[in-house]
Amino acid sequence: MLDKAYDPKPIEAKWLELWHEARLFRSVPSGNPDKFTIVIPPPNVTGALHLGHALNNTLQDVLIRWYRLHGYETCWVPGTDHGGIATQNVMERQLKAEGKSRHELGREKFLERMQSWTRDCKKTILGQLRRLGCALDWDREAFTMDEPRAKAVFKAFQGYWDSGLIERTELMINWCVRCGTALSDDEVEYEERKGALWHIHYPAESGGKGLIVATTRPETMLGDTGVAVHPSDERYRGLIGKKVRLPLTGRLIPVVADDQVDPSFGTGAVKVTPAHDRNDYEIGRRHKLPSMTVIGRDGHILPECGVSAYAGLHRDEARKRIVADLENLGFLEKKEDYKHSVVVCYRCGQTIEPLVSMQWFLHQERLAPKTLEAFDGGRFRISPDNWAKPYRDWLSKIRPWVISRQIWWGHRIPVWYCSGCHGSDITHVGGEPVYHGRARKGDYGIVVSWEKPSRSCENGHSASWIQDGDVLDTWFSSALWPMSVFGWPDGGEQLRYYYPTQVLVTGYEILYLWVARMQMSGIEFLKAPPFSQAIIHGIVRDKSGKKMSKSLGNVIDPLEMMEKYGTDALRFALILQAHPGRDIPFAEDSILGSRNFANKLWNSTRFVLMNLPDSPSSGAYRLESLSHGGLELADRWILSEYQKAISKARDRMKERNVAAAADALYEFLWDKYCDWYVELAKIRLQGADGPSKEAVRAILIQVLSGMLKLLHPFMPYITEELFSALKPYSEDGSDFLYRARAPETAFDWSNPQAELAMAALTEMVDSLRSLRAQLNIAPGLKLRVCAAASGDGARRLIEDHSGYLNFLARLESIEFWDGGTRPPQSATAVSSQATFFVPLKGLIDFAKEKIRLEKELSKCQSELQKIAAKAENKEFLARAPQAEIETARSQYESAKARLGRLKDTLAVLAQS
RNA sequence: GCCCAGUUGGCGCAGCGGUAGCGCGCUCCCUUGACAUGGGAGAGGCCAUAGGUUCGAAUCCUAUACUGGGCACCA
Repeated sequence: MLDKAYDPKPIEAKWLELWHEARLFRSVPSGNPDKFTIVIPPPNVTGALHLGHALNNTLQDVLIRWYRLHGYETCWVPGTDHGGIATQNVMERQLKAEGKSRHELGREKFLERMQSWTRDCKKTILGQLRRLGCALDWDREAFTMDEPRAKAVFKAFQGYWDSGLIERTELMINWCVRCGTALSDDEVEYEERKGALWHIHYPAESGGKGLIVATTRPETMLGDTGVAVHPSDERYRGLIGKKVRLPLTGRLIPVVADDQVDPSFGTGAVKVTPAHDRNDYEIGRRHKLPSMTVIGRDGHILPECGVSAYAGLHRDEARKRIVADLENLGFLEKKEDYKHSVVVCYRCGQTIEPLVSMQWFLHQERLAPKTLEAFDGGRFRISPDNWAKPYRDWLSKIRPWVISRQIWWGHRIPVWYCSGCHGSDITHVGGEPVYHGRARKGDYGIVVSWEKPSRSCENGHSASWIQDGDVLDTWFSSALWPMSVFGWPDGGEQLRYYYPTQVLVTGYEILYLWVARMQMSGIEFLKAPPFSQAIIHGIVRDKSGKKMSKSLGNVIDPLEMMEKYGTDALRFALILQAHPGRDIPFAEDSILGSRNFANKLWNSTRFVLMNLPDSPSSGAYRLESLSHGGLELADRWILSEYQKAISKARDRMKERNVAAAADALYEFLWDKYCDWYVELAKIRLQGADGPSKEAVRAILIQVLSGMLKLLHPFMPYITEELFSALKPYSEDGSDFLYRARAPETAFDWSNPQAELAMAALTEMVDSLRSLRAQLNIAPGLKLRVCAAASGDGARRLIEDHSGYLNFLARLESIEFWDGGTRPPQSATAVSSQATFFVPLKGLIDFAKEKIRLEKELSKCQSELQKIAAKAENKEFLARAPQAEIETARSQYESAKARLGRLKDTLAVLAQS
């Protein structure tokens, strides 16, 4: 027998072990044409999983298990991502705590430490995924930096190189001075910050007035190579083409006219620093201004800046000094407060330094059109579709992607330079040769190779190859994930069977960074989008909508929640709130609700088991063996509701509304099955053995086990446990629910009449219960009541189901009151189809009863008013659809009848 | 600045053309042979504002105001 309350811990541990032993989630290419494959968004190996991961993976698990239940060959591929900068940052923080730096350690030692960290971290993450119940095919575990994935990266790089889509060249990029690397446009964020606008006087060459520029970054003036004004700006017309003198350095720089300048902003004159600002870079190009780099990669002023006093200063320090010097020398006209957005690194939050830099670029602007075409052609969809437009826009104005990173943790760029050919472009940094030049397909002395080339170069230099020192952006390997996990670039059965996959589940924050990149890679190399649908979910936030972060102290640890409330409760709580297109404000309370639901499931199964014979006769409880004729109202009603709930859940799942699907099951189980059917079943279960008792048992078992199957994707552990207890009585002998068949709905149980009849009866019960509560009638006291039905149908309904009413409303008996005077000294429960008189001689406070009825009367009146406004409206009757009119009419009639009876009752009460 | 969401009882959210729903919280009653992680009964909302379409609007349209997000710009 089951315990009184559900205790998740031992049960989760048990099934975890059994699933694992059975290698339950293993998938092999089969003949099944219905495939459902998902590749996991590989978590970065930066630490433990957070609540966002719990949501992401629960959603995937629900889908996988759901499709498996419905007969699909499912495959869910687990894995982790090396995580590039993010992971390297974690390690650097560790080293810093030990008082070391990666440079002291050296590349090789550093990478060894990274490897060992990665091993531990993978173990943690995969263990957490397992604990979460994820039906991942553990035999397929992949890592973005393991050998097969490295091969894929090489192959992709080579492919792009051969098509001329990859080159090493000098362009403006985002440079993070903290992380010491270039970043793509998608790896930076904008942040509103309070700053200042400094107005600086640039005198004319002749020593005349010149002009005043406004800037937020005075320190970059050392690299100014021009000043731009709007061509039609009257104030500066005379200066265009002339030169002004740059304060502090004394350099002469030209004034140019450019449309990009907004004459109404600041002073209408812009200093142009092509090397340190994206716009200035464009202006500089248009006017052939030289580019002068004055801030180095470490964020310090370079000696080449022209003023030795500033050389070596950090950019922030330099700003202070320069502003002070300008002020002292009288060049600073004014400083105003100014709020503007600054570009920051998405990994460390430091202000980005735009730099012109020699980097590797992938010309994804040439890949995007085909991807866009696939999207517009419907070969790939995004759900919910409000992300479709931003996705399109991103693809439409895509720029070259900087793929090189100046870090150590990642796939080393597989390009080799011949030091014989390129000696002049090679310097030694920290004892290692580093290439500084450009590179593209067809250049001599440059090859793409998996290993160090053994042959000599075109010019006959032998064995003098050096490898590029940079590594690839972590997203470069992530972009290949749906291909590489199935063995690409080797073709093979796996790739043929599983590629393309069906869905990808991820958060919107990596839609461009990752989803779009995968689409581009898949279409480029395998001519097919890697998945036909991306399901985008929201971010898990705290209850007030704030992002969870360690610094805010509002983080909820999934593991802790699983310990405290059980894994199923956590999963269900997340799912119930994962409404498509919305973020999830999450509070611990919500897990409590789901924990309670798990307990409800547990106890309803416990109840059913308590009412079954000890030794089941096999197959005795098949639903199919029940005929409509042998069932009573409650049976026909619950089967009808059951069928409705199933089809609703299935529809919602098709729409990818997992929350609504879960809600439909929750509502059915609790509000229909437990609250009404189980209660009514007690009548027969407490009675004598016989066919009727067997029928109610069959329905209790079958409906419950069907629910356990359908809930299994959401709450895998508890359902597995309960199903196994119920299995001896069930027709489905599957060893695990993962292998079970979905509940059949071949037989049509839909029964609107039963639903109507039950609705009438429950309304009667409600009215009686309400009366009892309000008159403080002791719960244990059984009442003898008189009933006046509104018609023959209603009377028959009450007669036939007096057992239901007696049991649910705690009645001793029901007698019919056929006209004549009212039963004396009685309270009255009025519902649409009946009035119940509850004679309680001496027990009723008539004043109280009058108040109660008056209140009900006024409620009923306002209800009637609303319906009457509709049902009596000529326009409505003339134009509304017939079915609508029918409904309104019957609603009107029943409200009117009820009102009439309430009035009669009050009138009688007034006399007594 | 452009675009997209959101604005529904104390809190968090569903509903998205036909008498306002759920969970939590709150009030009262109940340890009745599944479950107090429970049962029963209640209180609480003119569905942001203003117009419009419609027989009928929380639901569709158009503005406005907040809130959040995406994109661009901010010298």
